[in-house]
Amino acid sequence: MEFNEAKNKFVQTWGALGSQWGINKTMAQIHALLMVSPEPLSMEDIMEELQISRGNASMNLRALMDWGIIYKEYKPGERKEFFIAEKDLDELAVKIAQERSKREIKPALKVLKDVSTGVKEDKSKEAKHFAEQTSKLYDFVLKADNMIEKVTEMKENWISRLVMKIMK
Amino acid sequence: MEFNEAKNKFVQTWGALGSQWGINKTMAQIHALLMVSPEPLSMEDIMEELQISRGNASMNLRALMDWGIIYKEYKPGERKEFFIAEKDLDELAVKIAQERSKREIKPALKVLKDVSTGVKEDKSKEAKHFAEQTSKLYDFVLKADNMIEKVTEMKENWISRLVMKIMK
DNA sequence: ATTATATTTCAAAAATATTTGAAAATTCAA
DNA sequence: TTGAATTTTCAAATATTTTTGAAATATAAT
Repeated sequence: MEFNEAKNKFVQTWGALGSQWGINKTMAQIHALLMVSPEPLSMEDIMEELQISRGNASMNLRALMDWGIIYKEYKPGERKEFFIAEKDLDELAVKIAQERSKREIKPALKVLKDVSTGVKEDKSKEAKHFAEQTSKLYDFVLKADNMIEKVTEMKENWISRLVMKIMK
Repeated sequence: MEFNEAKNKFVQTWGALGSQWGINKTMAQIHALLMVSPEPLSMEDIMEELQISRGNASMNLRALMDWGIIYKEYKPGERKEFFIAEKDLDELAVKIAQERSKREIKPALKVLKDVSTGVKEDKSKEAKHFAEQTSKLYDFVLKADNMIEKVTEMKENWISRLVMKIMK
């Protein structure tokens, strides 16, 4: 396998994987490209390599920065901005987990709490079962979210290191 | 809040959440509906409640069954098929984790392995960095996948229960 | 202050994904 | 078997998401 072939395969695959996870293809591809690039890349470089428009590149670079998983860099003497990826994978995982928790899990928790406690006066079988199920779901999602938080604190936490070892 | 309002809110929210996670809206809505329904529902019931077509219902019910998170049930004397959701939330989490691992993580691992070890003869800085990064990524994703596996085995495993407790 | 360079914005176009509905296939009671 | 009830399939229609590209905005060197 030639280097460029391998790089391409990696970038494409990462893009496809991203879209399965609700992240758009270009965003995942840009991230993949920056992950394997030893040098910071300019917007031009990225447009060129991925064959995408300026607007597309601009918007997705911003989105990646909002997620906190890529950074801007300035080169002395250069007018352009350059970008690099967070390359510490633990740090990357933490940021992604935090971002998804904030965007997706927290709002879901709010709704679950509202609906599980919000129905008054209705004593029907349906209403009772509904309250029961949604409240269980609330507890469960809350527990899962807490667990993510705990795992993301792992690095500083000796007991979690132990846990990791046990889990192999 | 009235019961039907609450139910509707829940089903809608679950649908929206689903699409953020790469699961289509109807599929997530059907699942939500079955989760909170005390009785098995027929395809007609579901079409009625969610205002969707027969084809849509049929396809998404099948997809949910493929995920192993809903089941068919037959009522004596009834010709129709009825559906119920897996209501044990631990079991649900296990199935979802297994399914995503199978569909998304395993194929990604394969590509990572291929590309991280597949580039021969190229001694350029780029090629070396690429091999390094993708190989780190392979180890990382593999570890994450193993951890998911471990967590899904928790129920029978006393030490993991302890871990859960420690994690609060 | 002017101009050249770089980035962002956003409406329209293109690409993807989902949904519909009617025809085909299946199932089972008579 | 036959045929009514039910489910599945899939091409076409709709809806949603992503991408483009050109104009607007920002930045910085002269």
